[in-house]
Amino acid sequence: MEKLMTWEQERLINELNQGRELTKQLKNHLDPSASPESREFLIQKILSCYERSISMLNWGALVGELHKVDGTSETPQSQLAGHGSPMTDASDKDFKDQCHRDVYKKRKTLPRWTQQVSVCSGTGLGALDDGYCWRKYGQKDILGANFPRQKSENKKDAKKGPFSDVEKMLGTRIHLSIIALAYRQLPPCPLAPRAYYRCTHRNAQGCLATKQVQRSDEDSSIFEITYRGRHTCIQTSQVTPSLAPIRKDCPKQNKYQPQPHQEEENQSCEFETEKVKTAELGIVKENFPSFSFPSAETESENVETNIFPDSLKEKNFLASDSPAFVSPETSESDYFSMLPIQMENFEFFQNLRHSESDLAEIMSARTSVSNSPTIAADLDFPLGFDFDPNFTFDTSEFFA
DNA sequence: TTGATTTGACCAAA
DNA sequence: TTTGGTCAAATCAA
Repeated sequence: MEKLMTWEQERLINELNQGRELTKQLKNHLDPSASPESREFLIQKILSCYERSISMLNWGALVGELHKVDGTSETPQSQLAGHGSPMTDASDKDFKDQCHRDVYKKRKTLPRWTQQVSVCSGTGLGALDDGYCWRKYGQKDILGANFPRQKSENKKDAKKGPFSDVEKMLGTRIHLSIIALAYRQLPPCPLAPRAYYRCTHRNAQGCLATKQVQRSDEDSSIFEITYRGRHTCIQTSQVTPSLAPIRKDCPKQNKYQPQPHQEEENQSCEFETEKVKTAELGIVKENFPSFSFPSAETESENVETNIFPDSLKEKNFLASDSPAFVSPETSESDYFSMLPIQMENFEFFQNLRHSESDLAEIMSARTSVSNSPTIAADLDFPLGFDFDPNFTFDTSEFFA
């Protein structure tokens, strides 16, 4: 307990010191010759420092309240985690109830901001990843949403999902671009639960950051990510996405981290809604690198050759207006935007019939190393189509 | 075996 | 009473 509090205090002091240093830098940049961009950047950094500090203090205040309730010196984190308390079952239950109430109240005061991400835009699914380790703790159908969640026949089926069978049929994992493309081409299907995530380090470090991911009512291809609370935890490697390796301590973490500045921008929008409709076609090339599925077959190699078969080109399947398809020479991640599937024409998608968990399955398969709610890794988002068992995929030439 | 996800149930706020 | 948010047992997966 003592150690944890000290650790938190050290972090708080560090944040405040950093804020002081940044303020000094800002002072130097008040010179008219300094660029406004640098001033803006410093201001953002300073604000972030103080916001993180406040967030830490919020947690500290919660800790204090828990101590009042409990009257022990037990580590609040472990108490919240539900173990380590020497109390009796009855008092333990009371304590947990109190904790629940306190946490609930405290979280309501946490900063909150929303980001919208278009899945069919060039940002790819990586745009939904913020580089933190998240753990899904719940999912809820939201009343009034355009896309209520469909109940599966049973739990087993819901977990397994038809895409598991599809994948078996294919003998490989299906490309995510199919999904992105289908989103653009088909009307929304009734399916869009809200998924709840909390920081993986909540118990260990008391990080109260949470986020919700929900499909937008206005545009089925847009996902609204609502963040609540700032991360007070230490993520082991906050590095540039394009350079970041897969984090060993976070096995399902995306292999990249967000650009620090980018993250600061997102997190500085407290108590307000940030509408970030991600870029459309023209920015595909620029943004796709953020979309990565660090699966074994994709990490190790750089795909330098055009993996599109001529047959697809000839059939004009690689429509220029489809963000899912970009020139393979653009970047490594373009590999993921390729569609390793032969099909006669675009009507393929019209024939697709599937259930709600298809996307989740395929996505989770593709994002097996990602712990962030990249659309479907965790959400049973709908596509509005099912797979026609009659169509055939020929992926051998791509995944030989 | 361990960690993550799913999902029914519970709680608090509206 | 309804609804959103969270918990936790059951289950899955590596």
